[in-house]
Amino acid sequence: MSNMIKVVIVDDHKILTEGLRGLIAESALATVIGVAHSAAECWSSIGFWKPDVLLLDVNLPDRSGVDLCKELKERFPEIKILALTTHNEYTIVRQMMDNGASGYLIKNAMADEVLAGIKAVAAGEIFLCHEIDLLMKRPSEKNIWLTPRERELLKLISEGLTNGEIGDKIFLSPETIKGYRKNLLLKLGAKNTAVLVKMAIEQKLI
Amino acid sequence: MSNMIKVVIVDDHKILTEGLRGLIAESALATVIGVAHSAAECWSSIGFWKPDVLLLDVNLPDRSGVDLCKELKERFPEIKILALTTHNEYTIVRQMMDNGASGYLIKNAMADEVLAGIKAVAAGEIFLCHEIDLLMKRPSEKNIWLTPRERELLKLISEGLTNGEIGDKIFLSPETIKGYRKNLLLKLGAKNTAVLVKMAIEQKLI
DNA sequence: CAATTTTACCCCCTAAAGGGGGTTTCTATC
DNA sequence: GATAGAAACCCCCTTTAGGGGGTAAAATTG
Repeated sequence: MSNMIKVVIVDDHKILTEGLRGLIAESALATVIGVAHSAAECWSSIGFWKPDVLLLDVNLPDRSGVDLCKELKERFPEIKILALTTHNEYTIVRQMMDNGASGYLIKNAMADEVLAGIKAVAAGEIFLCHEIDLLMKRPSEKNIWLTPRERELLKLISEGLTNGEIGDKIFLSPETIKGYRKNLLLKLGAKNTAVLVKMAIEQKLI
Repeated sequence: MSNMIKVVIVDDHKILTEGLRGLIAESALATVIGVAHSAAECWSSIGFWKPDVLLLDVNLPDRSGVDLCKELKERFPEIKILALTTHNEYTIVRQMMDNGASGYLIKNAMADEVLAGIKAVAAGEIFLCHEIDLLMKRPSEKNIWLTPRERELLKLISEGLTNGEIGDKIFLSPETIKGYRKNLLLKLGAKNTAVLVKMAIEQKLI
């Protein structure tokens, strides 16, 4: 019993956390030593729990799981983070992995993938569930990656600011913003601002 | 045992369906007689299962739960549909209820709300979980409702078509499209097309 | 049947976006 | 030290969107 993997689940969907708890308990591979339904709850207990593996949802009510992942790894680098989300967007996966996650599962994955993931990351390996593994290996034209500046601009464009307003805000020439806008249209293959905003939201680029 | 409520779950998140199955089994109120992970799976077995209550996710991989709800109620009006989703958007809730759903739960609801919901809809009542109940009672300025034509236009605008292109497509004058566009901006309080598209997607208006 | 909403249409004019072509500088990376 | 990418800048010109003002026939709904 003492060599069981200690797991903490951080997800606001209570039904799902209960399902996971049962699923993990049945396996005799790991034991759920704690559950948090928000980032705040997670922070207040994580130091006490000291889990081996943390199952982390990307959509928390109070905080972005992407940011939380980064901060958790900075303070507790020994805890292995296994992302568990509904997103199958390249940008989200890449950001999570860049922020120190050890693995990535989508919520409609099979139960055995959850257990395989926990086992793998606890052993120090990188684990991606099947669907995400395929996604990350796809030709890069379809997996769009923007520079931080481009993401910033895309966010401001999505908020409806004009080139002039953006220029005033971040102290750049409107002509520069225009250049970025053109480049974003080209990079994402968008016809105009409407499509650009749609892609930005759907592909979780902002 | 024979008076237990027969429940079928339609949701592609396998972990969640397993969690729900356990939760319902423990209650002795209802029994899960079937689970489907897609709309197709649901259709192929629903006639055989004949459940009292159907827990239906809005995001299915192969079909919109909103449409599925409507079609299911047309063919099996005696089955009570309880929507179970992550969305807390007015438009989605209203569309589901208009399409014959008897209740609406959000996935981060408490376990007891799921059981209360099943019990209520099986008894022929309308059931909304607490958060959704509050949402539906909010002042109507915040709960935007578009006409079918406006939704159609909003969709085409989001796809990046210009007024001229939309006019050609649905055989209307570009000036008419312009009028709709202005009205949508006014109705949603959007500054320009970028914000309009953002709101359309975020509030699930399209 | 009166009231309201939806759908469809038109004018004028200005602001903003989009398509095309460029340049320079800095900073990684090889 | 060459190469590549990111970041910042500028010109021309055309198309599209947005702000202001309207009208009027259908369709719903009380």
